[in-house]
Amino acid sequence: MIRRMDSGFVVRALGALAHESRLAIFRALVVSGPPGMAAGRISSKLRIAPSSLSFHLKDLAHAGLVQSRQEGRFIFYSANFDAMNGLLGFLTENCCEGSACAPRASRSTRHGGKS
Amino acid sequence: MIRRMDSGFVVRALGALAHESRLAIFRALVVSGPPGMAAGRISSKLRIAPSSLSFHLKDLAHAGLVQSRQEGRFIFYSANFDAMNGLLGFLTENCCEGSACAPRASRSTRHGGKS
DNA sequence: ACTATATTTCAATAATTCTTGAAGTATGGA
DNA sequence: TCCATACTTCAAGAATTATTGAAATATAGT
Repeated sequence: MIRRMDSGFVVRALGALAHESRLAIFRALVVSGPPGMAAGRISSKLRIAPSSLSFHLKDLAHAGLVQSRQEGRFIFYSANFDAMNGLLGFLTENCCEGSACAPRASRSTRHGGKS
Repeated sequence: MIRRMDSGFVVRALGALAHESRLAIFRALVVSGPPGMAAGRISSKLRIAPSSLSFHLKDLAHAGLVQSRQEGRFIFYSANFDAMNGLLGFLTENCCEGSACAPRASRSTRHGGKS
């Protein structure tokens, strides 16, 4: 499911990560790998009130950065590595081509239309 | 001058980029390279009201993602590639280590299937 | 000094996001 | 069924962020 990298998705994903709690949640999910972590465990581990956590997880999920699966009474959340990879690719290509950022990669002179 | 990559900076930088106008501004500055662009030119090019633009540029500057220099009556803004590089490095290292994300070494040399 | 240009700051408002207790939904076990 | 656990949604206020006209600041040229 290769997600088209329009600026709408990028803005949403950046916004989702642009919050102390959500960045911490995402980092914890990255560390926990594909199996992910149950919501309750994230809540106790990061000391975030359940309802706040739910709010933030919903935001991350809506941005496409995390996904969930139910397992018994638990809901496991896990990082969407493809989405993060896509975001990083976009930032590298679109926000880093002018100078030292990219190691001498595409010097694309074509910037047709806004996405 | 190497900036410490604490989550405070990261959250601020992500937040600065997490807005349609600011992302567009930053992308334009990246394309314009080290010389950057005068505020008025950004304003007319992106159709952003001067006072709004000022507000957003201040946010980007405060996040360390852009810098300004005065040249006569004009104020030129330019992207801070080091900061962007640092942000990308943080994201790659801290938010992508669990699975398929970037192979670190060859990141950004080529990304198949952009928009 | 005066005028025009370039940009920022102010101020008031509008819009969005965050937080959390309480109530609601869902699952599993006795 | 009843109860406990796991998690989400609701609601309403608090906090933050965004927008923009008008006023202010700064530089350049005359």
